[in-house]
Amino acid sequence: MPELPEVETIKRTLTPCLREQKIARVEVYHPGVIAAPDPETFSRLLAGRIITGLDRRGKYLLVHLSGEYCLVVHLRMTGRLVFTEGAAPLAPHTHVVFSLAGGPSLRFVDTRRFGRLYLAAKAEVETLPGLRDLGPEPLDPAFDALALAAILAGRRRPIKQVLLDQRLVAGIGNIYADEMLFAAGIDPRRPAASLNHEEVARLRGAMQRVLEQGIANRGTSIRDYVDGSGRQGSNQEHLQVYGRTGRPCPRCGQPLERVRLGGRSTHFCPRCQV
DNA sequence: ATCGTAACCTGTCTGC
DNA sequence: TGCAGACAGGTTACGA
Repeated sequence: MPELPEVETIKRTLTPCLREQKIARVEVYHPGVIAAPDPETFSRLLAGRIITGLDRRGKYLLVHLSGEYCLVVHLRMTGRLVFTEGAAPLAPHTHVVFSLAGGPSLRFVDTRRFGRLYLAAKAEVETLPGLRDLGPEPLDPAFDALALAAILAGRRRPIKQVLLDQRLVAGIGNIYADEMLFAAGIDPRRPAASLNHEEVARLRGAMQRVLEQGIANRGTSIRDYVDGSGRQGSNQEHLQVYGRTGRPCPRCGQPLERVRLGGRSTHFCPRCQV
């Protein structure tokens, strides 16, 4: 679930809690969530390191560590990364606990266990499977209409599927893809290359507005998402189309529709989105 | 390059 | 009430 705005919110809420903190020890309760290296090496290499800062790349969270190491986290659907003061009991589905010097801990909780943690040397982070081929950041000032046009050029796949392809643009998931296409008034099924200049410019603006609104609202909490302090976001109260099949379009009143596109539920207004 | 599908998991909701 | 089946915000691998 966590898309760009959620991961960005987690980064912002965790940063003041984790910066300059020392990892005392690491307990792995479910080895399957550690992608690399093997869980024993993972714990051993982390112990004693200082957290120097956090970054986000697409839906990946990067925890920078002393000694030129980096903890890379992808939360996939139901993963949570929560800072906990003191010795609160472990929530169900807690798979990894990073105990910090002085008592608090960072906990990785994931019902479906799709999330993955990597420990890598800083230099090798860019070569990790998902990160290696990651597309540009949509909130980067360099991501202008021209950059988007270059990505869409020649692609016959539906525009929504292009937005969801992490190799083409980083960080967009199913919720925000539907919302930005509604904001831009573009039918999600349109071939990407069929958008004219004006539509590309509109879409680029909608992408940035929708993502920035998601961040301003501290993420969308439909089911599992909470930020680094365990708090829900409020962007679910501002969704225009996602999960609102059959309800009136907020712009024209026409009932919103749902179709399946590339295996994903897709919500849109059949009148406003052309 | 692009497509659909299955796989990875558990929880929740719907309909019978 | 019980149970089967569908569905869920993500990614990867596979065959066509």
